[in-house]
Amino acid sequence: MKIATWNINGIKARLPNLEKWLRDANPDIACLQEIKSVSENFPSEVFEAMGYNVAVHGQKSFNGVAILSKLPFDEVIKGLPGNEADEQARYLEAVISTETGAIRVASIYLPNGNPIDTPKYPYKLEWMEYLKKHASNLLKYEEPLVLAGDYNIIPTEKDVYDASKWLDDALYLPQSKAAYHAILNLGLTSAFEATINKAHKYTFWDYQAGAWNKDNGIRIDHLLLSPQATDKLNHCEIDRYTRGWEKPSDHVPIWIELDV
DNA sequence: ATGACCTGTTTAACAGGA
Repeated sequence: MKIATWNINGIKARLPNLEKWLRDANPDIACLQEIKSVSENFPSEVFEAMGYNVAVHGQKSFNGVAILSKLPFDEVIKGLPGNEADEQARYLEAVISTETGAIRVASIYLPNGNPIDTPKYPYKLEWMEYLKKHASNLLKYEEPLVLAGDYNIIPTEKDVYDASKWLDDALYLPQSKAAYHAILNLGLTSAFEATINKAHKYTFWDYQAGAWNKDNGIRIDHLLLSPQATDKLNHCEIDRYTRGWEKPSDHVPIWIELDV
């Protein structure tokens, strides 16, 4: 089973690229972030025609997450449990039955947190605290679990072209990295680190300043796996080529293959 | 090079992103 995550930066602007990539990559499950659309305007029928079931948690203008799945949803949860007061659409979770049992998948758009001297940074850290609590609860099920999405966290200095430029950034501050590693330390495994684990493999390149041409990227999109999912992990890959397409998202897909 | 973008929205400048 192939499970992918991609911050598409606007469903309306990205629909042709998304359709092309779905046909090329053919994931069983695709977690999407930054759809920037209300749920009612998400073009579910396009994906249904391609054989996907569609779950959407959108809002006007900003944020918004979705999950496409070839297998039907047993359950869909909109919003991060425990953080019901959050008005931003950043979390969607689904349970999907496979031939070998259920798998739980979340599409996560973690807050950016910049600028760090505004309420946006404490909002990010608070959101991560809620995610940690929820992840801790989910791990108790001892089932295959994939927490996939745009974490807006650069985990280490190897995951950025020039760490010195990011020292005061919400994506790379010690507190941000510590909050991310605290979630991992609950017992989750980063699929990238368990497989590719190389320096300077990026998932985002800014639209500005020729970042793509200079390979000035950062690795901020992650798939975190429970032990039961990690046991079935056999491959991880970044679809870097989509960044070179016309009208690209600033993020590219990253995906895993599980033996289920 | 100090420069350099993209998306959505009350369609004209903003807000927000990373």
